[in-house]
Amino acid sequence: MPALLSASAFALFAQKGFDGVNLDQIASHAGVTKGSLYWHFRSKHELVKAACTHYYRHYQRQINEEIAHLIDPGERLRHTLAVAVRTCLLDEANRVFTMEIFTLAVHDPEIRRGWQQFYDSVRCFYIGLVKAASLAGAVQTNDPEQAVNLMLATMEGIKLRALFEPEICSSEHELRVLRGLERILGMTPTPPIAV
Amino acid sequence: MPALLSASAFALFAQKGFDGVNLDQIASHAGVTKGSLYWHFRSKHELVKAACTHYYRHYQRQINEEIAHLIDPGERLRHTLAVAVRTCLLDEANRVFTMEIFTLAVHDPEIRRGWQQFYDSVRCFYIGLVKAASLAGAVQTNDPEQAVNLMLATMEGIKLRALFEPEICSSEHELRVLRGLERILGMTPTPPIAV
DNA sequence: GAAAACGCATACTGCGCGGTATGGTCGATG
DNA sequence: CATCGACCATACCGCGCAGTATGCGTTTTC
Repeated sequence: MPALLSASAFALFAQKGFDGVNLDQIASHAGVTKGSLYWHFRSKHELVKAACTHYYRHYQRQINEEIAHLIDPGERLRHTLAVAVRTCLLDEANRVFTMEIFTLAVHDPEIRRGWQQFYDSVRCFYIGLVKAASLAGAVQTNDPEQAVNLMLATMEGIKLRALFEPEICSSEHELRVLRGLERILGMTPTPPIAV
Repeated sequence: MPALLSASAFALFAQKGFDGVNLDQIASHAGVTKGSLYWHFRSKHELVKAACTHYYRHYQRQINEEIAHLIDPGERLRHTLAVAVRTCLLDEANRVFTMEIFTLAVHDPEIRRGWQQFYDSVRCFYIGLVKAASLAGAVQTNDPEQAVNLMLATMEGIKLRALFEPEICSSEHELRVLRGLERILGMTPTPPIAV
C-alpha cells in the first residue's frame, strides 16, 4: 500500500502540481482515506519525497530496459538519446513533475540533495556511454564529461521549450533536436536508426 | 506605488517563491499594508502578473544597455552571450523567479502566454544578432534559427545546473560554458574579451 | 467650502487543507 | 478465546492567509 500511495502521489503531482493536490485526493486515488495515508507517511513532505523516489526508480529502470538488448556502444548511446528526447517532448507528466521538483528543490535542501544524487547517476551513466562509444569510434570528444554536461543542460532546456511550445513535440522536431544533441556530444553523423 | 509594489513582489517572489510569500509581507516590503495593496491589485494573481512584467522589462532593458556601446556584430553577440551566462550562473534571484514562473506556467495559461511572448522576443533578438554576426563572418551557421533555439535551450539548462551545482558558478566554469554556447552557435573561436 | 474621489490603514471573515484524535475490523499469536 | 497490533475510516481541530468591509485623512473639483 505505501508503494500504491507513492504511485498515486506521483501521478497526481505530475498532473496538477504539488500545491494543486491535497492529501484527500491522493488517498482517494489510492482507494483509501487520509487516516490510512497518515499511517504510512508522517506528512505531506514525506509523501513528496516518496513520489520523487518513485520517479527516480522508474526513470532508471526504464532507461536500462530500453538499451538492454543493444551491444554496439554507438547504438547504445544513440538509442539512449533518442529515447530521452522522445521523453522530453512527449511525456508531459515527466515534464510537469520535474518542474515541480525543481521549484521545490530551490527552497528545500533535502529534495535538492535527492535530485543532485539522481542527476549525478544519470550523468555518470551518460559519461560511461560516451566513453564506450568514443573507444568504438562513434564519438569524437576530447572531454566527455564536459560534453555530457553541456548535452544534459540542453536536454533540460528542451523540456522547458516543450512546455511552452507544444508545436515542437512532433517527430520532425524530434529528429532535429536529436541531431543537435549528437552534434554537442561530437557524434559522427550516421543514418538514423529506428526507435 | 503600483510600480513599487510590483518591484517588492518580484523581490520577495524571487527569494522565497510564490507560495513562500503572503500579501502582508509584500505590502510591508513596499511600506504599506494589505488594504492599500488591494487598492492597486485585484488579487494575488494580478500581483504575480505584475511581477512578471517587471521582470520582462528589467531583463530587456538590461540586455540592451549592455551592448548599446558595441558596433561590431561579432562582439555584440559575444558580449550578449557573456552577460547571459554570467546572469545564469550568478543571479540567483533570476534563477529562482524564472523557476517559479515555469512551474506556474504549467498550470496557468495566462502566465504561459506571457512567458511565450517574452521568450519569442528574446529569440528574435538572438537570431538578429546571429544573422548580423554571420554576415560579418563571425559565425558560420546554415540555420541561425535552429542554432539559436538549441543555444537558448542549453542556456536554460545551465540555469538549472547552477541551481543544483553551486560549484559551477565560478569564473572558470563561466568561460567553459561560454565556449560551449559559442560552439553550438557555430562561432569562430577568438581570444576572449573583457566583460 | 461642500462634496466627491483618491489612497491608505485597521479589523474582520471564510475556508481550504494539513494534521490529529479516536474508534472499529481483522488476522496473528499463545 | 483473549489480546495485541497492523491497518484503515470518521470526525474533528486549528491555522495561515487571500480577500472584504469600513472608516479616516488628504487632495481635487466646481
